[in-house]
Amino acid sequence: MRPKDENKREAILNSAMVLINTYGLAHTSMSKIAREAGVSPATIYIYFENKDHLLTSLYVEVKREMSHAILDSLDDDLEIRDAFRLMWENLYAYYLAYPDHFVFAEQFCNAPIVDSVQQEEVEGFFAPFTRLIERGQEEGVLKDVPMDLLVAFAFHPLTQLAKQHVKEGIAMDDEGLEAAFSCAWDAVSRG
Amino acid sequence: MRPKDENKREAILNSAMVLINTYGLAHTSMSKIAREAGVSPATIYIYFENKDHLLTSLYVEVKREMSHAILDSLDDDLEIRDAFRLMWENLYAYYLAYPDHFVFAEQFCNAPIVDSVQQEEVEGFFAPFTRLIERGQEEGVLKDVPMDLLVAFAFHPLTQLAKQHVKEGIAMDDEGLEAAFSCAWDAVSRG
Amino acid sequence: MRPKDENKREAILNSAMVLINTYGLAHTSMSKIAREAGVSPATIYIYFENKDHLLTSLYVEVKREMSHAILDSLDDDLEIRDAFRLMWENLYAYYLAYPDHFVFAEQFCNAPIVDSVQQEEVEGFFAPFTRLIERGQEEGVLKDVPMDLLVAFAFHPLTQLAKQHVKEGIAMDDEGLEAAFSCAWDAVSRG
Amino acid sequence: MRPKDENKREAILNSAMVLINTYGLAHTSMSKIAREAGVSPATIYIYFENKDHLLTSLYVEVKREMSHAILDSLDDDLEIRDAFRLMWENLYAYYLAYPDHFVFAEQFCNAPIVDSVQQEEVEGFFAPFTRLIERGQEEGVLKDVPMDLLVAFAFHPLTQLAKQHVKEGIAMDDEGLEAAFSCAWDAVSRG
DNA sequence: GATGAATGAGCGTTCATTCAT
DNA sequence: AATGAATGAACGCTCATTCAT
Repeated sequence: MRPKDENKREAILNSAMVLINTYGLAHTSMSKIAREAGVSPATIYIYFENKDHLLTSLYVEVKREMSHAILDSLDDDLEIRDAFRLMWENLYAYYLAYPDHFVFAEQFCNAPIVDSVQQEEVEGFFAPFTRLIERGQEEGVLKDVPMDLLVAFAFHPLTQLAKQHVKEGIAMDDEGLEAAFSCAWDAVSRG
Repeated sequence: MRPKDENKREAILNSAMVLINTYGLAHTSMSKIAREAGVSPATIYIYFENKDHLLTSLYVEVKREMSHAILDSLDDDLEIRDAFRLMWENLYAYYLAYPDHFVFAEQFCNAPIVDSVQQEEVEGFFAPFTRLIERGQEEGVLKDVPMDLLVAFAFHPLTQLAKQHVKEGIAMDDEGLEAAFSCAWDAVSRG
Repeated sequence: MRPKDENKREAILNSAMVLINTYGLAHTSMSKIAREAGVSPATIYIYFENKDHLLTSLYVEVKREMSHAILDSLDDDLEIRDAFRLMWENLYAYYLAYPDHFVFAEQFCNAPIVDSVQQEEVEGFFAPFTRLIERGQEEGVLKDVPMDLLVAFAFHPLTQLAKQHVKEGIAMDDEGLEAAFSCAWDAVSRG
Repeated sequence: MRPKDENKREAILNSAMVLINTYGLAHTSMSKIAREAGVSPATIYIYFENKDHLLTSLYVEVKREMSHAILDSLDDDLEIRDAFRLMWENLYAYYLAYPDHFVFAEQFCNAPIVDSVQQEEVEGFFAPFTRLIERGQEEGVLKDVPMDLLVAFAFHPLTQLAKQHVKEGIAMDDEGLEAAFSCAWDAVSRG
């Protein structure tokens, strides 16, 4: 009995992502994923219980990687503004480096299948960010408004911009990023 | 011969939207749409060339209605800030009134099927908004940064908030809306 | 109440023939026939009870015309050989003039649907030919072998040749026809 | 994994042939073929790319078997007339033994779907027959007329007779065959 | 008489999944 | 562990036919 081949698992996940990004969730079948990954359809079921589990795993892993890329460099000693700035740059860099991850996540999280269990798991990945905001509010640096409001302004516009830029194959330069960040900071910071 | 029954067309479009919002694009078949709409599968093809056309029509019509709801009340005599505020309120009201439209549009526009032709058509609906921003920049009220940046900050956080609120079945009160709007305005306006 | 429009009936029959010859029986639907004929699908059912009747009528009419073209010029005073020769030429001329009729008939008569009733009706059209053969045998000009044998040799090779020539877009000249006829005559005539 | 089951392939081909001969090309669906063959509709697509390929394969294989039955016993040392006679008998025996093959081939080759590529492949199977005719012409035994003429007279009447006899459930005895052959030989031989 | 709308049944094909090796 | 064969159910769509005007 051979051990499970981690490369094969990766190949399956990656093929699924590529196909979904190219043809859409509705046009991506298990057979096509298998063919793209160079394995038998039956093999997929060795690594994943079924199609739902495969997709969910993919989503969770992508989000986990995304959170690491953004938050790992975070340091409690940083000033709020610098921390924000750092995350903002990390995030945009991640989008440019792994557009596939990002495009997939955006497509997947808007589908109603995503059950609340893993949605919570995914949100857990971003807990450090939540704590940062709380600290910012305590320090009086951030506006005293509901948390979800700050989250929405801090990151969603950037996501939207990245989505466009990925689609159109363009990227912001340092100046553009600076301008974008200052919009975001004005939105969330206390005057 | 019988005339085409416009109610039937509406029923089909609406059934498609409901099913897609409930079970996802990938799990919504023509037969299911037909059953939900109370017509034969074949009948759908009298009103729509194929599944793709049906979904695309739905998307375009939803976006058209959305743009009307937001922009119709717009008036060139309004000050920029008031115009922004009006649209902002219109949009949130629309989300609360037609959560289905909004949830569907978010899911659909993230799928890779959407071809660029109708994407442009849809963007055309929002041209008055683009003009408003230009006027704001000329008047020196809005930041002098690229247009897409302002668009991203002006509306995307609200969309994100609405998405959450629709999912969680909650709504912002006037105070919340006020707070949210002031974040947005700080983001785009010239201090 | 308008009278039935004979042109419409003809248009339907002709459209059916063209489509069947082009795409085959299996790919020719009532809707397509209607579209090609410039009428509504429902209109076809005014002129023909159903698809089967339409096709059968077409076949019978084609065969009737074919028999007229071949046999009308026949004259009991002609010598057997001359009568044969005449029919042979009429038949080949008919193939060249109405390849559609001929291609359709060949396709249709090989399908198992053709029921024996109209097969007999069709065979009746060619009764004069049968009588000619009988006369030939009585006069001792034709071989004293079963009738169906003589029929097979008298006409089937020509049909086969015509089929090829229609497909390949070529035609026999007088010399070729002469050669072909002499083969046929040698086959059926008594030394 | 299971190896491909050659019996299954045969069963599918045979079921297709039986159904087509019974109900016609137009009324033979993949589901019916599957049911008749005792397999799932999906299984057919393991053995054949699509319906067209299935039917074409069936036609080509039938024609290949037919050519073997007729030509395998051929020997270059035989005199032309004896060779002709042998083939003639082989062919009629084949019709009686495998009326299905023969009925199917006749129906299929008259449908317009048959593309020229496989038509050429099929014609290749009968090359030895073509060579026999050429030899006969060189030896001065056969008439000096175009090849296709001789082919038409040598075999087509027999095909026609066999078709009738299969339909009517009768068969020629030795005497009938003798008479038929002598008609054919008179048609093609040089006095 | 003539029509386009309407339909349930069926089309050719692919699906997610399991079987047998 | 890994496979290609195998499947019943479902897919998107079209069929022959009838309905309502």
